[in-house]
Amino acid sequence: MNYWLMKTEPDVFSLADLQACQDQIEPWDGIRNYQARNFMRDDMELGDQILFYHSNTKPPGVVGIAEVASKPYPDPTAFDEKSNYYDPKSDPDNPRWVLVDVKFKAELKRDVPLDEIKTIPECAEMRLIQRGNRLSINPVTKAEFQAIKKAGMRKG
DNA sequence: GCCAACGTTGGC
DNA sequence: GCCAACGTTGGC
Repeated sequence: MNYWLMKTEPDVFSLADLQACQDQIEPWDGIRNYQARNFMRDDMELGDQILFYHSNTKPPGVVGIAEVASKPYPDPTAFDEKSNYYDPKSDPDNPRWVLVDVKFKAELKRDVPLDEIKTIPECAEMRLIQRGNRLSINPVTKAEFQAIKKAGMRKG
């Protein structure tokens, strides 16, 4: 069992959008960064737990829990000329971009904003809070995952 | 809207 | 294989 943090801009795709999907499952498409792709392709397993993070919001922060709901498979948007994520260099016979399906698990009782994550001792080493971090998929430790989940399940 | 950080592209 | 130019991310 692995733990992850996955960023999304809620204007594009939010936790509520995921919750509203058929079966509450949706492909995590549009990842066009090799490191993030490699995490999905090489390291994600069915049932892995995900901190669902909203970026470009006021404030940014973790808003819910999701889980990995498929094995990796080619990202179909890379082959769709009409898609914003179309990549003419991705050969269908040798796909460049892969994704996993993500399933809604829970909405936190309260959001855990980035500012608060920075104050959680267990999270001091998180890549998320380090300078210049832009990666949209980050591995997190079990301790980090549990500390943020606990903060989000607390009343307040 | 600004801008620092950083990934990618492409000429050489 | 270097590196300048360019594009994107994402907090502020």
